[in-house]
Amino acid sequence: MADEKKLTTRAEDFSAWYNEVVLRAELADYSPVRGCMVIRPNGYGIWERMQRALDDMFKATGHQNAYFPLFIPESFLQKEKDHVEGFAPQLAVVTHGGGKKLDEPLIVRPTSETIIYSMFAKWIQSHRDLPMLVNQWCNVVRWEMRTRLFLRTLEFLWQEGHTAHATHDEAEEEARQMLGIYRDFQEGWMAMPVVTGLKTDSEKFAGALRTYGLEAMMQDNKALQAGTSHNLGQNFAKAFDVKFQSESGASEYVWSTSWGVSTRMIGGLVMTHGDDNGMRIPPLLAPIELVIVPIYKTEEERSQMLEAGKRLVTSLHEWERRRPGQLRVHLDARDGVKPGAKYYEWELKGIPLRLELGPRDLAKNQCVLVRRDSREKKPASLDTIGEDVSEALIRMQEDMLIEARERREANSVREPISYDKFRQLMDGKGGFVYAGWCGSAECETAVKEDTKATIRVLPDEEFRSADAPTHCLKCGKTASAEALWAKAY
RNA sequence: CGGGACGUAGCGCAGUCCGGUAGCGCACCUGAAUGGGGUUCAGGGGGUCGCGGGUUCAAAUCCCGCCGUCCCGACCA
Repeated sequence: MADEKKLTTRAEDFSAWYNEVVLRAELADYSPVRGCMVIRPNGYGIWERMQRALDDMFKATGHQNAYFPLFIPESFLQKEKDHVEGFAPQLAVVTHGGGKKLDEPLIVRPTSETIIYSMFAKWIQSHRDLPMLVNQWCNVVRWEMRTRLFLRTLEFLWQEGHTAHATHDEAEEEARQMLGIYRDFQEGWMAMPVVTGLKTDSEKFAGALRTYGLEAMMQDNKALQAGTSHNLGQNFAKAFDVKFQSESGASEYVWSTSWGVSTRMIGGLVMTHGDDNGMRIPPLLAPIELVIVPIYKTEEERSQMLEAGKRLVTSLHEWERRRPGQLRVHLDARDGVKPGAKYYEWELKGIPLRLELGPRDLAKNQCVLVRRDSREKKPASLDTIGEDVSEALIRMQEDMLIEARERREANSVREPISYDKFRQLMDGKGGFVYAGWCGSAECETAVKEDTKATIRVLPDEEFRSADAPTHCLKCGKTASAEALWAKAY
């Protein structure tokens, strides 16, 4: 660990604070390869929890996992014009194999639409083969110019769902459904509130008809795109000749969707919930929910506390067996590390609950329970500890979402705002601004040049203001939509 | 690719201006005491000073070239 005891406050420099937390909480590390990231066991444990929760949601909505190749023939990408144009600048290309120059270069997948549709073309013949609902967990490579741990690395882990449907409306419904599932996950599991909505053309996925996105607000008031869901229309179906015979016997192109979320969400978790003591992990995603720290002086006390600690672990497991899942509890039995040092370490790593157990407690058949989010300490009886732990974890999960939502609302502007005021705001503390947009790409670009802010989404109905804005933020002409403007990662 | 800063032990840095035996803090190892919010003491290991060339009796230090990292732009989940 670095020598500084305290983390840099994020008020001074949020980026430096973020890097410190990610490195010191042992979520990730820099790799010998520029722009690539090593995800350490602590960070990967969170990713595994995310994967499991999402995978269950995908399965519950009829999706199945599959796996497609890492390498994509260059010609595949060129079949969809917008797609290749969108991704060309950030492709990693393999030109040699087996010591020889390849006849056709292979692209390391930046996303798998092309290779998957080439297979869909073989697999789909009849309307009875539809809908085809697949998902894959994999890594992808995008050669970014500037990288940042979790948020933008050359290689990252993600999940990409790909579906094919008989009609436009079914595909649209699927794209919307998956957006809803992402929202449920991000709010319910990550305690990270999001605004959902439609992306404008400038931020649309290369080759999509429509792109929907989820935007979360980080603690520096910048937006983080937390996931996307695309209605691809028939663009890829036409490029890869994915056709089916309909009930009426006609040959038709399928309508498809794709959607994904990545390890970027771990970065979002840090920037949503972290504080000056390090990481705070919402209980549902914490690899360890409760850590027991024994306190002792003598060797005799030490063995007593460890014994009591082990009994506690067992009784907590038994308690949880009456409920779904099993409590993820760790007894920190390390000798030679003082309790105080252990407290700081587990707080830095964001473990939701700490249970302190010492001779004085044991004599009174109690312990001290400490919540990571509020650092609130309170004594708890060992007889009812299971209930207290469950209760605290549930409350903490709820409180973290409430806290994040309140912070977001406090930094959102819904009142009409002049362009000058808007520029000042974006130049200063930033935030989410809900304001009108005339629908022209020119205004969007001009605002980006002036302020670095962009339209994150055209928010879905429930996020729109009670009084719809009437004029465009930039040009003042009649607004065709309400837009969420913000600076973004 | 443009503008700026930096590269010395695992991490963070001093030393560079003004050339003369490679330093500090943390981490690590050993031992003892300590233990309810980041323990203390003692001892110890660890370095081609980013790489290459030049100047010099002598280079971490001066000169030239290259490489790399970070920050600010262009690119982006």
